Amino acid sequence: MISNKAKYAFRALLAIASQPEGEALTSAEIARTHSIPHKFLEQILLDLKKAGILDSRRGKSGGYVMLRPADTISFGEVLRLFEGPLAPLPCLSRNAYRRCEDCVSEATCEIRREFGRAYDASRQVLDSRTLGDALHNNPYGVEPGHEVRRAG
Amino acid sequence: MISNKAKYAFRALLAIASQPEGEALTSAEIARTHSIPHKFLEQILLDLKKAGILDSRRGKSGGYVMLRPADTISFGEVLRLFEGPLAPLPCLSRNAYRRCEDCVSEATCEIRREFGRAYDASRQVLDSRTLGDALHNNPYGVEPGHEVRRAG
DNA sequence: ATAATGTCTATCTAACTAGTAGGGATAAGC
DNA sequence: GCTTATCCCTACTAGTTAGATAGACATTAT
Repeated sequence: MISNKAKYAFRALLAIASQPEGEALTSAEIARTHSIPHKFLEQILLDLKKAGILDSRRGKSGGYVMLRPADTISFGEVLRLFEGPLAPLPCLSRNAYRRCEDCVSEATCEIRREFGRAYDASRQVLDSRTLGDALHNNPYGVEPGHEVRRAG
Repeated sequence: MISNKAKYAFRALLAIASQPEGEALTSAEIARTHSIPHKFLEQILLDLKKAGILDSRRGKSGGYVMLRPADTISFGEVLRLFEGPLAPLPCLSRNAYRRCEDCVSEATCEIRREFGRAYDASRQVLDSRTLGDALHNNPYGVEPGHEVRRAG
């Protein structure tokens, strides 16, 4: 299960990305419409800002806007921000690689091999699907890079 | 990341399943060869016994043996035993289904839709691959039910 | 009887989750 | 230039979980 924090982050991002271009959304407004504890949400939005995903305006008529376009932000990126490494084993993580203490051989470790397959499958979705895909309900094609449907 | 408990369980199961038919393996032996805290491992093996996966013999020359064949035990089954539901959201779990408190519509929830895809992909591996597959290094074919290679 | 095993229950510590709290900084509007 | 609405930052807390550790009991081969 993903944390509430991560789930709130997705709810907030989808709300902000749905706004008309340039229109800011306040943390209070998001908290109210999505039943998220306000002060908790503020922390989350702050994290998203520090990560370069959101931008903010302070003061009256302030709020949050997207800093990067929604179709450049993958579910995996956001999830990693709040959950840390998504790999099921430390020896499968690219960014947080760590060998298991008692590991004899990574090349022959059955656990690593099978979980590697599961992780690959999951990553193929999470690292390719973006907030934009989710908002537009873009169809999901199995092959990354293969354009299933193209507008225009 | 999966818990140490789950990882230890897999190590132990693979070790026990690798034994010649009917030969028991003691918790002390497994703990020693895999650098697992002995008393911690005992709890894990007990859980596996209660789940009907292992059988045990007590007393001198006791130990653990497989109760069910290794090729009938999926990674998903073992993982669920120690980690609980694998679904990333409560509304995606079959066994532990729970609606999100603030859910407006599951059918249109973007978060549910995208995580559902990731979960499907991961489950397709975890619920189809067995301890036997792992031990024999069986090739992994994408389509379930399609026999990639068949002995005999 | 003894020793080696599995079985059961309780306890402990550190970290993490999910918040709550209380300000301080900034900007708009009167 | 005061007020108010917003974001920004840090600290704190209660409850849960992870990862063991400990000790006694039950069973069985020798």
